[in-house]
Amino acid sequence: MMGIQERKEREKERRRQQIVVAAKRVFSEKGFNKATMEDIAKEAELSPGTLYLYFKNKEELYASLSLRILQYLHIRISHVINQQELDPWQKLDALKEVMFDVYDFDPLIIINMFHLQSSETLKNLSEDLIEEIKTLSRNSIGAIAQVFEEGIKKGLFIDRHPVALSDITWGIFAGVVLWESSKKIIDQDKDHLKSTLKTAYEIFDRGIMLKRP
Amino acid sequence: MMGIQERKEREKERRRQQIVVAAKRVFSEKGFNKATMEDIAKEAELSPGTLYLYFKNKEELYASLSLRILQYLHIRISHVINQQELDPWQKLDALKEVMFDVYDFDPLIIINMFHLQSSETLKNLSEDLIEEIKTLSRNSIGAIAQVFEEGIKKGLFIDRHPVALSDITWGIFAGVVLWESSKKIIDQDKDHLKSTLKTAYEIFDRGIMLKRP
Amino acid sequence: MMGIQERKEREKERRRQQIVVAAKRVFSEKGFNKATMEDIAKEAELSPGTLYLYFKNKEELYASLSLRILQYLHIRISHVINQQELDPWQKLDALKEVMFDVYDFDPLIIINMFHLQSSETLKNLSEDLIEEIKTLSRNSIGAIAQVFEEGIKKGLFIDRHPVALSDITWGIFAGVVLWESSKKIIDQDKDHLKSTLKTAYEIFDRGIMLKRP
Amino acid sequence: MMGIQERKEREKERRRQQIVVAAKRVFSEKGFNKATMEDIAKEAELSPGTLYLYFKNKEELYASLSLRILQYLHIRISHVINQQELDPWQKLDALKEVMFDVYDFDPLIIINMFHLQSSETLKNLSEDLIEEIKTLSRNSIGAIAQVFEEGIKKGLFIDRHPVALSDITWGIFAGVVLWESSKKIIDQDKDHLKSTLKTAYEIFDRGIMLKRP
DNA sequence: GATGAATGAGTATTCATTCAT
DNA sequence: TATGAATGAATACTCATTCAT
Repeated sequence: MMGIQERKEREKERRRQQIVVAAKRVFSEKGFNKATMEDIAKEAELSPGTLYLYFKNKEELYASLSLRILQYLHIRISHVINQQELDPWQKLDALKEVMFDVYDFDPLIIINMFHLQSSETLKNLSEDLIEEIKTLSRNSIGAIAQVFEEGIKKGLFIDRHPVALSDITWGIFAGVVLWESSKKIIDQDKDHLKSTLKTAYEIFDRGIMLKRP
Repeated sequence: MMGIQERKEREKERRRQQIVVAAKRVFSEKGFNKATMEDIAKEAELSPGTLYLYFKNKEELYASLSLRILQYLHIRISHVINQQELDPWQKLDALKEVMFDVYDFDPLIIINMFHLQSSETLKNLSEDLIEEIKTLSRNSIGAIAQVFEEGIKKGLFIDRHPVALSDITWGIFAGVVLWESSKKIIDQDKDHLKSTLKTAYEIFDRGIMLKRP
Repeated sequence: MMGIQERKEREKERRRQQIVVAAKRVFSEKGFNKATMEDIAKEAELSPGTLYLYFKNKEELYASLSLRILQYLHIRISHVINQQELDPWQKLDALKEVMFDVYDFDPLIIINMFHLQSSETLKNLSEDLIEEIKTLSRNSIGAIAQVFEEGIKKGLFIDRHPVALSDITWGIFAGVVLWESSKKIIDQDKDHLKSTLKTAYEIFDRGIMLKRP
Repeated sequence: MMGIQERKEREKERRRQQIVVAAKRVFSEKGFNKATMEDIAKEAELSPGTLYLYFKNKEELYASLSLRILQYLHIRISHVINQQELDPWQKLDALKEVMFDVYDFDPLIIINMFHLQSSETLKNLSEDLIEEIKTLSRNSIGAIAQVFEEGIKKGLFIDRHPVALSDITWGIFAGVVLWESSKKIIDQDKDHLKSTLKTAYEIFDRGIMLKRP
């Protein structure tokens, strides 16, 4: 049975999600600066004041979008890591699949991560939020690194620093995603993100397979 | 001898550069939104009104930074392409060198390119400027593609679509740069951008060297 | 024995006092504008909504502080007036003592009285409250005037209008209190309010003692 | 002949005055909190933004009203002090006259001085402004004290501390003014400020005339 | 061309007040 | 009665842009 306390807690969380969903829609349509708190409130069918009951300010609302996707990413990555039956190559494939899924779940991920860079942004976030974002980032990149570590230990990958490989995995993803969407707007090309990324990762795989530099 | 017309033209161009240089400094320090036109005017030792004699608006001034770097990139890439004495592998190495140089010349390049994505931004630019940016982008990516085309034709690279390889080259660059600067803030790590990129490109090279998919 | 009605009444009054005490603390610390109803609710360990069960609005809550002090002042002054055994000079001394006590009881008294002046404030008060404040003010000043009337009748004071003397008594008090607190901030001097006021009243006494204008 | 620099300076000063005059009107009608910057801008027939070219913020605009009146007060008091031909009693009379004039010039004087007390207010003022207000206050009260000093030295006034007497002079003024205007609103009485003050000062004079306490 | 004073539209945020529970 | 989440009107302040000089 659900206590009254618990029901309230749930209601509150639902409201938060309602705001986050609306914020995501508005931010992704208009970008951080053109999006107004009123836009978001309207989209969430709430009043502007209510947003401030759940988020300290606009920056923190925006940052919480990153937090949400990072949490999802972390869960998914952890799941892959913990599948004992997979060998490093299979895990690598699974990780790439995760990145596609995460991208499908929220194509803004790269943009959000990028927005977080701004030191002006960081100034307006609460210590707790910054800490959580840092931790999630570190853990995710650490988890990817584990896969490479295992691959190197088992003699399947050449002996490069696992963290560097982890960074490159992410970097290729981020770069290609950004580059593709950039071209989408400038050239009005059709989306061939997935095939480009697939090619990129194939090449990457072949490169790390070789034992000697 | 220089006509009076020409001298005026030159004077005008000098003034434009003066503004662009100031803008770059201010934008790179404060970011697009926190930077004010007055900040830039002060940095350029001009009055705010004067900026509008040279640039339609703030967005266009910002976009012109991208234009400038794209022009530089294009010149450098063309130079590599036209060196008949280099084989595709050497050209590929030269291209990577170019990208480092461009990054050194203006580390904001990725951020600028990224800012251009925003459709809100594009709305505020003049047709001409958009067209020029598109053309430069297309030509640069096309030039890089030429190298891959040549490499494939000569049987040195595996037979993938040259444009795809070109995109990947750029994507790796953009992605790693962004990821590195992102981590710089989140983890306070020291900059190991260059070595990470070097590793990424080594792996990429090895991958495209192989004939078999 | 206490009826259920009466007990309720008492409970209600206790709650009112609880709010008034909290309000006094918060208003005196932050001033009328910076103090929020939520601050006061927290201080009173009640919810914001509850405040509105006891007070029409923020202005009325604030005004009720004045009312409270005016009630106290009136009781104290009446007590002095009714002491038949005191002569006018003794009553005058007793009145000054009362004013010190009232100031000790609530140093904000002058500021509260002053805030009431604002016609914007008056607009937000209920008719009843305004009436009560007016009556108490009139009665207090009237009571003080009685002392002067008696003194004049008995030939102890020069024959000035008792109400004027009453006003001056109050005015000296208010003025010196305000001036002292004003200087406290501007000059960071230590508080010598009491001695200044004592001197002022000595001079005042000597002045009204003289028969000849 | 007037330089272009000087003309600009004058124009600027005129604009400041235009704003100050409008601000005084609006503040005195609505009080500090109900008055909006837009109200003031409208009254000054300027745009809201323009106010901020001349005053840092609302508080500073309000405080500058006090500054203006303090400057006027200081000039007037200094003038009295420097009239060598007047004896202390005449100077005292002249000082009281000055206070009436100052009150006529700007009846908000007491309220402004009072508003300055708030430490919240002080936080928002620039160092320079605070310093100037402090200096003017100190000098004015000091100048009044000189009169008493002279009176005491010449054996005309009883030997009390001149600063205390100075404070009382001001305190009586402030108190009676406040009390009168307070009554004006509450009792709708007709204005007898001047006669009350005259009586108060007569009594005061008689008190300080006596040699022995 | 250059200036810089003036503009005024635009917005994040606050907080007194309400009302469903 | 008491609650406290939700409201939404209200407003100080900013800054890109203009235009008279």
